[in-house]
Amino acid sequence: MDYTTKDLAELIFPDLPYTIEDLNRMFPPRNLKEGAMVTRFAPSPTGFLHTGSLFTALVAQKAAKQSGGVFYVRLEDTDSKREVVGSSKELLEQLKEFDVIPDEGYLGDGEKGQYGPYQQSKRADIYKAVIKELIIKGRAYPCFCSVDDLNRLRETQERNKQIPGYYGRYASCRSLTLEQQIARIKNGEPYVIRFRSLGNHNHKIEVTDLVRGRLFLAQNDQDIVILKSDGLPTYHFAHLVDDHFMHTTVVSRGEEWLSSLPLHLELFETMEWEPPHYAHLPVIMKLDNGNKRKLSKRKDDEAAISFFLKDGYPKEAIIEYLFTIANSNYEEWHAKNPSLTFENFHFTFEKMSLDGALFDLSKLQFLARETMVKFSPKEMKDKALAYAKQYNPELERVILSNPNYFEQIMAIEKDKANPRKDYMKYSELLDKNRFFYNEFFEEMVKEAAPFNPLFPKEVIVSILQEFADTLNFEVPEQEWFEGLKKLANKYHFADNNKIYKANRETYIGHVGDVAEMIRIALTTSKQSPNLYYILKILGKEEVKRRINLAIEKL
RNA sequence: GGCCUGCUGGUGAAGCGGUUUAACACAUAGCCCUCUCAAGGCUACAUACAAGGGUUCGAACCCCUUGCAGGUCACCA
Repeated sequence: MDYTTKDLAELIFPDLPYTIEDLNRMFPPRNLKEGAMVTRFAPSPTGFLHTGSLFTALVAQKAAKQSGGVFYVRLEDTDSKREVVGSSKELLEQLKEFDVIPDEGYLGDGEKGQYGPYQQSKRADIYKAVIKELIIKGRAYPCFCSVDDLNRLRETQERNKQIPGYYGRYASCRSLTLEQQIARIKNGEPYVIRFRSLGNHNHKIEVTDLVRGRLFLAQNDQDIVILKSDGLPTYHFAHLVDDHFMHTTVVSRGEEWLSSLPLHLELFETMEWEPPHYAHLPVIMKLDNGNKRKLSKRKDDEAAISFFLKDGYPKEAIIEYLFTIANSNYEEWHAKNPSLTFENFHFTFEKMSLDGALFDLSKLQFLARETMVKFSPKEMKDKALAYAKQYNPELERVILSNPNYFEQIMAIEKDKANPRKDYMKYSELLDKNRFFYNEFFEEMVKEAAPFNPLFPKEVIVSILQEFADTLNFEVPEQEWFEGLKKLANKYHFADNNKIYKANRETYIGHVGDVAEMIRIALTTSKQSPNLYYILKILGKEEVKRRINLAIEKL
């Protein structure tokens, strides 16, 4: 009997709900203006949101937004073995924390858009419709080789120093006759569908990558699996079908995909579909024992973006940092336009660096300080509260106990030309300000006060006593400080360190030493923010109480 | 190992054949300022263009070789 490829195709896919023509009608071209980019973020739900993934998502969204295009999310959940339940939803939630909100696609709970479904596991019939066409064209065929067969093949090839893989004369199933194929399928033998490549590994093709420019790569000649035995497609094939029907114009993805680009191009060519533009992004690296390597999910805490969130870094700083890696001119631009954000910046793929940047924590920390200093006291309180609700119940309780008081603490020196930059993460907020709260202060004050042993106790007591008695901070800071100097003078402390150093016989210290005594009495520590502000926030009564407490202890 | 990509100071990087004695930012160190700590200002980081060959009047920029690093070679994405 004479079989045709059509018979084969019908045998494998007897009842498909639609044909390619149907699909083309179902997913018409998008109506977008010239130059608008359609980009996507296509994660697989295998765990948490990787720092590198956030980076690519941010870039894809930015490219779409600034061009007036569409950014969508597609779930690449074709590997049921590696899937981590619940992670896809979590992924979208974390994305949202960074303002990466898709215009369409998979949303974590449901989806929106005209080009769905946006979960690959729900698109099986779409892939099959395309594969059916490929089989009819003779460009796809069933392969009955077992995993063991393939392993043996690879071992042989490696032993003989041949390029490993299923291609050319090693692709045994590609030369099976239609009769044989049909008979074995009818016989119930398990199989996968492979693409029949017409490429030649010795021929080079020229490709253009948006970030890397012109490249010459070897043609693909591998008959890769396009449909796995579980009926789901492999990445390569899903990429072809989805990015075609979803009308993606720019595929941005990690550079690990560069080497499969010739394959993807051959796939598009075979279907006579116009391929998208490609942008292969550098991967974020880490220095490990002097060697650069990819941030690893298993080894590196910072590979999970949630690590930074938990630690309390503001998301604005993380985005900021990722953008400095994405486009090196971003930092300079931002320095010139401090009031603008990355949303106003014009990003280009061409300006991306080609090799993966080392993740630089101290740079992130620097940016985090810069970011947090710009928050108003109210923003600081709101953001800290949002953080605390999720990660730090103690901080939450403290803020909620008196939100206004917390804002006052956050306002310290905010009105100055050079405001303090002492916070880089929300998690520091409590520890640096515990002394403001009596519940903690009562505990802290039980420790020995670190007064300078150089000064006699009686002197310290007298100074503190007089300070409390003449307490007046209802005047401008400068005036208040002048008063402090007078007090210092009275007890033979110089106006400043310089005078003291020049006249060690006349003075026993300088005003800084006096300030330290007060600071210790008020905060139990030698270091604290500006004293004047502390006095104001604590209030007269509390200041007096704390000073008396200190005197008693002395 | 084959193939691909890359290699400017500790980190991120400007640079695109001659105004470069190689920007800028982070980090580090010192000084100044200062009520402490931060912040800020100034200075420094002694040979940073992977190495060696070319091409050229002239090279970080072009070519070749070597080295190193990363990626990739799955019914994973």
